[in-house]
Amino acid sequence: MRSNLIDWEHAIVDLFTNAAQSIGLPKSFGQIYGLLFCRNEPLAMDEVMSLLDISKGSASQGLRSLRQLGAVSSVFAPGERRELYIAEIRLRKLVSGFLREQADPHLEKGVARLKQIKELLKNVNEKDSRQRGIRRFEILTGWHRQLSRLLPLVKMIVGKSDRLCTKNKD
Amino acid sequence: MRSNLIDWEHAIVDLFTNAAQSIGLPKSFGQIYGLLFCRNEPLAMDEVMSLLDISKGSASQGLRSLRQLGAVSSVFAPGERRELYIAEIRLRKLVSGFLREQADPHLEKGVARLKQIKELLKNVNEKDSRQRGIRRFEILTGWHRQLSRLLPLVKMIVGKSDRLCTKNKD
DNA sequence: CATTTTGTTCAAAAAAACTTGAACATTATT
DNA sequence: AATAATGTTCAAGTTTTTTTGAACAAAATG
Repeated sequence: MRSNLIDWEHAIVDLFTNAAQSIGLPKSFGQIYGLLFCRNEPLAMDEVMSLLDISKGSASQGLRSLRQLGAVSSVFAPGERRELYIAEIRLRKLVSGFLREQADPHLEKGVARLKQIKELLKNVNEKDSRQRGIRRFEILTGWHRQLSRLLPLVKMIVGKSDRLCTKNKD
Repeated sequence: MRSNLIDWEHAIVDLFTNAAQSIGLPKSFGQIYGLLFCRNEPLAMDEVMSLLDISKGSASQGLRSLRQLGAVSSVFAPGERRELYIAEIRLRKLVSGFLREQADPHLEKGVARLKQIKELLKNVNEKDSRQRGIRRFEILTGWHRQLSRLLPLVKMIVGKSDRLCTKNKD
């Protein structure tokens, strides 16, 4: 497999490829983010395609989703028609974007599911089953509350020392 | 699809099926945990199999992994040759087990990867590339430190009010 | 010790997720 | 307006992951 990247860049792209997969994102997302992370200059989509040897479709969808996640943003360049992309390197932004797009929706859906379970329990006449169901419902409700509180806290904690580590103005 | 479960149990199994998939675990793990979560009495493997209509292989591997994660434990019952399983319902245990098995190993691997990148950077002579690489290495190191601090904190935070929500002795 | 019960393993089948590339849309350039 | 440059979409192909079930091991029972 011929590579268009320097050794250390390749190692970093690899690192992000793995990281992406371990948090449930496609491999190509990690590659793209990793490449942009390595570079000082913004890259256009076709540069991403050829540097990583990935298809147009992957590059397009990857860049879009990464932008959606707040992991990548596009920048303007005078006299340049193509969109140019750079990686977001503030960990806080990455984490909060990820949580916003991946975790928050699940908590939302959780509310609906709990409501549905509550409804189903109304139609249960058998005493034992009913009591058991209500108990489970209470547990799930408690978990939901705890997790709802946890997420904002995580966002804050990661943010706290962010500027010390990345030396970026905000 | 005929079901062996009551409506509300089915809804809860569904909920865990989704939850499992959203954290990158197989669907069957969610089903199994969900079923045990619903029941007061411990269940044997063949009961899990027939109640959920899943194969022997899935049941066996699912129960093993769930035990590994600390999400399920086996209990003794007098005059019973089979192993019987129950669900762990303390959120703290679930979260910390998950982090221990899934997140911690990645942080470990991260150390190795960073070391490798550092090595690669030693062989870079071109000044610009070298400087750029070093900068990226520093950022990654910072992230790694922050994430390493975050995980134990999450475990603590979730644990704090656990007993209030589940009313379980510890 | 043969038999039954219980549980594991793993190769092959099935399902799910990801990637590709050609067709299409859109906007700039000549 | 025709052509070229840029980007999106999505059906089909590829890869990866999960599930299945039959063969195998281990331990209890008669």
